[in-house]
Amino acid sequence: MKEGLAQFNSVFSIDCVIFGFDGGELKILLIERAEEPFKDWWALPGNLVSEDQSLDQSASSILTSLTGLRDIYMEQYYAFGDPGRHPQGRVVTLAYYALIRLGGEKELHPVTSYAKRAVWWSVNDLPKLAFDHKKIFDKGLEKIKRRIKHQPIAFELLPEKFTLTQLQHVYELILGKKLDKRNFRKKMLSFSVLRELNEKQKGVSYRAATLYKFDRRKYAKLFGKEISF
Amino acid sequence: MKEGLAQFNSVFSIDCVIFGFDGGELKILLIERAEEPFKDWWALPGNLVSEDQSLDQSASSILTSLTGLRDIYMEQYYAFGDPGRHPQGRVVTLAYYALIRLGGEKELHPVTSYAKRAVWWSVNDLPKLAFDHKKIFDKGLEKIKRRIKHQPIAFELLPEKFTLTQLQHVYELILGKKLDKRNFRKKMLSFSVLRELNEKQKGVSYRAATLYKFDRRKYAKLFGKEISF
DNA sequence: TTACTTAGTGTAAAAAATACACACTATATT
DNA sequence: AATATAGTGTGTATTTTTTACACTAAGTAA
Repeated sequence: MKEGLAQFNSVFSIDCVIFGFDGGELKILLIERAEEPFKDWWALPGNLVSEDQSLDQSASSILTSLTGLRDIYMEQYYAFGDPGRHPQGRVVTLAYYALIRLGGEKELHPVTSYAKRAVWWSVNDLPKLAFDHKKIFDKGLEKIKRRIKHQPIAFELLPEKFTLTQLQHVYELILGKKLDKRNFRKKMLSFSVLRELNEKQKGVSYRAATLYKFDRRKYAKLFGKEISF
Repeated sequence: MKEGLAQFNSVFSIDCVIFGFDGGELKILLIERAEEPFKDWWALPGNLVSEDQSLDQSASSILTSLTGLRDIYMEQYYAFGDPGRHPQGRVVTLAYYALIRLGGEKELHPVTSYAKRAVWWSVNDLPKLAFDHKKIFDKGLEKIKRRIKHQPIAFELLPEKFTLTQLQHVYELILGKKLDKRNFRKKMLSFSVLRELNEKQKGVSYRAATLYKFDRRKYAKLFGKEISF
């Protein structure tokens, strides 16, 4: 990318806002750049798109190379292409967001050559970001705020089995406001996309809550009808 | 574009789904291709993105070159980049939709070299489209269906002054279903984004309806609060 | 056994969405 | 002048959805 920007008609990349939730805060995964431009700055993980990969594949492989995870929920949401957004020439970038469940204490593998390391940062306490990545992040957060109201994406941030209180926390974090417990449960259960398990939370020092699973099959049946979480 | 695809890292274009409304049907503007590939096929108007233009500017200039219109409502909505979507190599395209008011009997100027002519087609009766343009169109229609429910984009398809019935028609066309007249009016007026004019429709052979204007100022004040049309 | 912490539950009031029909008015036709 | 025609403009009752609100039950820790 560095050597020959000028010869390309256009340079096209993908950047990812990878959201993670560990039960406490909403986080995103940033890499520390090993190369100019913006050496030593924090940036969204990204890459140029190779000839033979689809856009979605390309985004997935960025994610896999950093986290080792596969089959992650990702969605493209906006293309950024102001001339001047990249100091070395015209680079159009397509932004994706991804949602993953943290807490598995996964090792991060920044195997990409341009990154020194990858670290989870709380979205409420981000460092200064390279390029226009702050703008890209802001738009991404805005998009998932909108999305979570109509699509069941909160589940992607939680483990397979979760409690209703955990689910509510995710909504509260993303929407940025408190919700009423009773009303939240009533509404959530009314969609019939949750399956109650015969199982309780473990390892808590208080009354254990019932675990639930998101039922993709039931959800698929609903699809088409617009849902408002 | 034809000569040297292979030498580019990636080729990046913009395609536009230009929606128009003439009081009757919802239409889109298609061009008949003058060149291979897909010579003589109908296609969405599009172009490669030049080095120094922003993406939005680039989309605007496609629209201006065809219609002569400026300051049109446009919005990017999705990037299509499957390897294989273009027979001559990897071309990533960013899709925009635009909404314009027809009826001014504007001449169409297909000044782009690759188009023989440009013609408005009813969305219910489209010809076979080149490349993956059918897919691009489908997604565009889906997007404005979603959008019209939450953002005041219907106005973009109507003249400055319009009747409530005309406005209702636009909603019915895009949403693909009949709406109740009294409920529609009640709801629409409740948003207080319309200004009633001291003016009546002209040239109709029946009772003339009151004309309204969309009040962008009032709308701007509402913004932030989510609206549901 | 007691203190502590979170789980889990129902109801009433307010707001929003829906279903529904007829008289009025401007024009065109005879 | 009378009449036909076509769309305008309006209100209410019912149902559904949303909101506001507080206490008891269950399990753990000391």
